[in-house]
Amino acid sequence: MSEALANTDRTPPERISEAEHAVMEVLWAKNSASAADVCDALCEARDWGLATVKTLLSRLVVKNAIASRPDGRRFLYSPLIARSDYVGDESQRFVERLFGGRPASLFAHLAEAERLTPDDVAEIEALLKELKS
Amino acid sequence: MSEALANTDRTPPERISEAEHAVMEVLWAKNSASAADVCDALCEARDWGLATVKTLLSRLVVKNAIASRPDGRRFLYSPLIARSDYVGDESQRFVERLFGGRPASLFAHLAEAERLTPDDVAEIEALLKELKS
DNA sequence: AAGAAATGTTTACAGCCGTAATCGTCACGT
DNA sequence: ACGTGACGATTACGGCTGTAAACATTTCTT
Repeated sequence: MSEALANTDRTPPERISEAEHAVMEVLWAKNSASAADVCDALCEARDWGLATVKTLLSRLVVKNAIASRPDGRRFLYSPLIARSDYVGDESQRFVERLFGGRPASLFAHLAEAERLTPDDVAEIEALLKELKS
Repeated sequence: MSEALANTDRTPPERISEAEHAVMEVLWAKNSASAADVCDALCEARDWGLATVKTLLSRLVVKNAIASRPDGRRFLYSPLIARSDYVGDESQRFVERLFGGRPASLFAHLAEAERLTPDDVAEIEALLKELKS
């Protein structure tokens, strides 16, 4: 699902900042939302004004990360890039930068720093088992 | 090892940028280096001039991430923060931001995106086994 | 001794980021 | 019909980043 028709005009996807990412999460969750909706979801927690949300939304539009379509007097915004793509790219960069591109090193670090709960360990074990099937 | 005497003056450690991080990696590797040394290690690959390295070094000094001590006519720079601390903090932030703080989710993603080589899998398995002993 | 080379320090400057305020417009209530 | 409010668009502005150039000083070289 969700291939064809996407990605015309493809300028290399510009980087999404931290604050912008918070907005993206809301859009990914709701699939489509107005500025006010996004503000409802974030303004309290991040201590933002509606104006800030609007700025971030327009920047995301310029960056071609979301689309805006008119709905009556306001606009509805929806993601143009899939969350899994975004997360994948970021993970890639992250592992690249800090662990020489070796996921195992990341794992080693987490283990050593005791950031893995027994639940995490169990879950990862399960994933590994599944991978080998 | 390496407690006491460190961390006087503790202003909350300012954030290190991407370019600065590259410099840190060199210092972590060499433990102590001059601007020219750092440039030797990076300027070609990143297409930087020596001036750029100097700027980054002074910013790192200001940020209290490295110390500079005179050595004849030049200065030698050395890390004030441990790589493992840095990596730990960054990992924390990253997993927090993109995976709701659940490392297992990160693995799930890497696995699903087929970013885990068989070697990675083997290595992680070995680490897991060790963890459980 | 004088010019060249090496070094740290200061200044620069455009672009991105966080965080808005202001402006122009259009719909809605009264 | 008019004021009020909701909305998007435009403008703002200081801080951080990437990427240096210019400057001052000291030391080698010839």
